[in-house]
Amino acid sequence: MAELNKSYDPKQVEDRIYQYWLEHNYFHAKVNPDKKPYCIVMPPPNITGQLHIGHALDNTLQDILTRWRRMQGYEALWLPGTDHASIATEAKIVEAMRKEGITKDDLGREKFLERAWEWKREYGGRITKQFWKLGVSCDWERERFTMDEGCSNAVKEVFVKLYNEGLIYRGNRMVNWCPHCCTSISDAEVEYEQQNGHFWHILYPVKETGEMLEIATTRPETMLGDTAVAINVEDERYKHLHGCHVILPLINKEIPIVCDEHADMEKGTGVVKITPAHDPNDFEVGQRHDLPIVRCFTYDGHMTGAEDVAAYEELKAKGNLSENEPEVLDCGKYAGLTTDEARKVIVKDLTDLGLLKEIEDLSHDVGTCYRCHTTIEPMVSKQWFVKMAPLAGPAIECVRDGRTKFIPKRSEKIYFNWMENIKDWCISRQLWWGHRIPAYYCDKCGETVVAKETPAVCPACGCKHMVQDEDTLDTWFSSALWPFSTLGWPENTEELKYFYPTDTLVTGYDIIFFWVARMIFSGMHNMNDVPFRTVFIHGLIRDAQGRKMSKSLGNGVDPIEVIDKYGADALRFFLATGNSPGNDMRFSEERVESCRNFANKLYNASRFVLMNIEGHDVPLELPEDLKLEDKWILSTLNTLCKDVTDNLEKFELGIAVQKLYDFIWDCFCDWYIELKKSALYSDDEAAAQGARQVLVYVLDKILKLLHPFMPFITEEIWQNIPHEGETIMLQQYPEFTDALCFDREAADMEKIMQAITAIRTQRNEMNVPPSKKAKLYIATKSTTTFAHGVEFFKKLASASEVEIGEEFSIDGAVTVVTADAKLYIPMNELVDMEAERKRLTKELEQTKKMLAQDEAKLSNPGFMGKAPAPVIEKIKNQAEREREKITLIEAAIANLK
RNA sequence: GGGAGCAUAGCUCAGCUGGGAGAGCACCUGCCUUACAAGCAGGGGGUCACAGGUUCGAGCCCUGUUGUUCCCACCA
Repeated sequence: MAELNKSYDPKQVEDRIYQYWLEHNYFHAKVNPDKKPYCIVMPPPNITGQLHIGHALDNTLQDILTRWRRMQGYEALWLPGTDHASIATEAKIVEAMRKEGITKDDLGREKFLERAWEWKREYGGRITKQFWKLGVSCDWERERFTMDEGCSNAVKEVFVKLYNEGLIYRGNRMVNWCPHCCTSISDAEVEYEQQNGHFWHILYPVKETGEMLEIATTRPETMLGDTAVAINVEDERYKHLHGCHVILPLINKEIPIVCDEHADMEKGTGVVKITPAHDPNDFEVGQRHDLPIVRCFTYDGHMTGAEDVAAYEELKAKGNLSENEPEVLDCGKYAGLTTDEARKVIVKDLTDLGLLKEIEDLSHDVGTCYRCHTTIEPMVSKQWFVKMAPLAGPAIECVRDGRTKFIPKRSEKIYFNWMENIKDWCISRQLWWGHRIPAYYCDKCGETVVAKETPAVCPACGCKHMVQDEDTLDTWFSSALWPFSTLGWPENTEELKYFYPTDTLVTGYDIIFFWVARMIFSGMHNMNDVPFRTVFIHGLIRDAQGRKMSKSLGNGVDPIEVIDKYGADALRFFLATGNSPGNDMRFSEERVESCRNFANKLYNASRFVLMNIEGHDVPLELPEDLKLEDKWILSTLNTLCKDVTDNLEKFELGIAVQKLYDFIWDCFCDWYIELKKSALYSDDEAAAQGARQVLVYVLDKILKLLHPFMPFITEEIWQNIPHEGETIMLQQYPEFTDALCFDREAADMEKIMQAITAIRTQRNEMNVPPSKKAKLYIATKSTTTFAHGVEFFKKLASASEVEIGEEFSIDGAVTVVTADAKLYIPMNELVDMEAERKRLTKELEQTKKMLAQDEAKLSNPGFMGKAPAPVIEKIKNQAEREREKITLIEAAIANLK
């Protein structure tokens, strides 16, 4: 490595190292009673997916936690897998088929599913291979798929269980219908978008009085399904209409006027049309008044016609109508039109009849399908539902009492808000790709059987005509079981006993409803315990302008390209840096670049160490004789170990990584290595060897501390320095130790460093090039301390020679004052006495000002009485140092001639 | 309508339980000092959105205001 390039090339390292890890099976975790378990289940990416920057963030965070815990000695299992993504995948396959001119119905269910599995084989592994590039240390031997045998079995088990417990039921309810995907979707899957629309004010004639009732609607095409109009019972304007009827225009149907609280006197005219089949509120009104439910839309977004009525009649004749089954309307001239077309024609017809009073512009939120963004039609439809109230209780409880914690805590509010207002979950989908609902109906007698296996005969009538439900389950039904189905449930496996509950779930706040909430109630109900102890929520990655990344904007960042350009370590480091829990962050190529520079810095520092230990046998222990600067770096490193671990414990990965960055760059590279050069190059072999040992020791610790964040470069370097073991991955994570606390020595060393900095600043301000050396006089009480620094002043502060004493009287010298020393640099030709006096006076004044502030505090009875002792102590010390500094500066000014 | 986040250097953001404001990038000055110019040594630059309050002490806690982003609910 030492002979290699001056800059680090991730391309020559990353894939090779990943293969090395894979070949040695280091990611595999097993049930191990000698170790404490640590488990993360990976949020399974969709099989249709490509790695995007959000996955990169999510999985980087998981990998950091997993690698860290593994190094801490936990049996760390990170369990990967993929999701079949029912609706998204089916949409992609249908789209691909459309290009070939084939529809689902042309193909039939079986052939379609063959295609889908083919798709899964082709693309299912693509995204996980992309994950490899990131360096993820998950246990690929345990990779799962939501539709594999085990997961499918778990799905059936839970469905049957919930059904038998009365927590799953089937019925006609108002659902969100996507006319494009031709399926129902759950409430969580509806996304609201602001759209410009209109308020159409329509006149409905009252049969009994002949007057016109004005009704406003945003969806005039639904009027064909109206089965009443509602007024508020208190409304004085309409008291005379109680018990009257209106004639529904266009189809001249008589419908009642009902009194219902839903009619708000304050809004519009106070009269509202009631369409129970196509509006959630109206459905409720219909239930209260026992109104007929009349469907006028087909499930693919057209107006119903004679055919649809015929289908309904056939069902009716068979006696297969269930509760709340909507009647079907023949929309006559409107039949077969799309709902959009029907709207236009209906508005025109109403205008022609003089029944359209007004059109008002309006901007409102419209529900759309989260997959295809088609406007959702609320429809009454026969679906399967999970009864949520009994499940929500324990799920709320376990977060309230802290069995599961959210990081940051505020994200709990999102969870509670949703859980506490939850409605029943519509789980059936009119799709083919997914887990088919394990419900069977008898063709003869209509008996329903819910079972894991297909019943051979109908238990009611004994016939052999049992037909399975055509529908599949919501994708999230299987993901909800992920934390235990992947560990072998419903079998009571050793893995399940050992790893469940899992420890940390890492995910974005955008899927708390979809997934986190459902895993929690599923875990509580089926396992009788939480699925994970901590939910670590992160934000979204936005583009450089702060916009959400999206396909339509084309502003997405491809992590593979970033890795290609800067390396996976740089990308990971970027994602971890400045990322605080729950907050969004912006993608910034400049910052990725600076992370790449950091990797390069580490590489070069390591190259320096390697060059200097070459040909020497360097033991891994620390030398007997530790110098002042050694104690300083070791003590600082020791504190770093504590800081990093503490912050990782708190999920403050951003802070942990910042501390590492600062230590490595500032303390180790810019100071320690520079400080050690003279020892390394000196004739004193003992000193040189000591330097090598401490350098290797500190570098080794740095690599281990950094490994969870930058796994590739740290492994590569570690393999090249003196080491024991096969991989850095499995080394002990560095810990704080009392043996390496050298507070006093560290403080002494900092006095020297402060003096060096002060000299450099002064020389810089005076434009003296480093090549121009000058003698340095150090006047200080801490003569012994400063005596340790002679070589450092020569090397780092351009001193030609150094003289240390309690006091000097020097003419024509630049004077630099720190809290601990007065530093004279005789450079007569450069010294402007007046400027020196001015500068020192200014510094004197500043110091006096600071002292005054401190003294004010110390003489403030409030402060002295109430401030904590360590704070008072700190201020006292500060004041003392300021007083000393003032004395020094005053002496220096007096010294000026 | 309910709730949440954010507002700190020119830009992007850190700042953990209140105890002299930080980083990266950008800018200015000087350095090819044999690990690194993807670098080194320095420097300038901030009424911590605004107004009150609590406190010995507020970027941090409380109240309100403004701006901004988001979530949920509703919208005949």
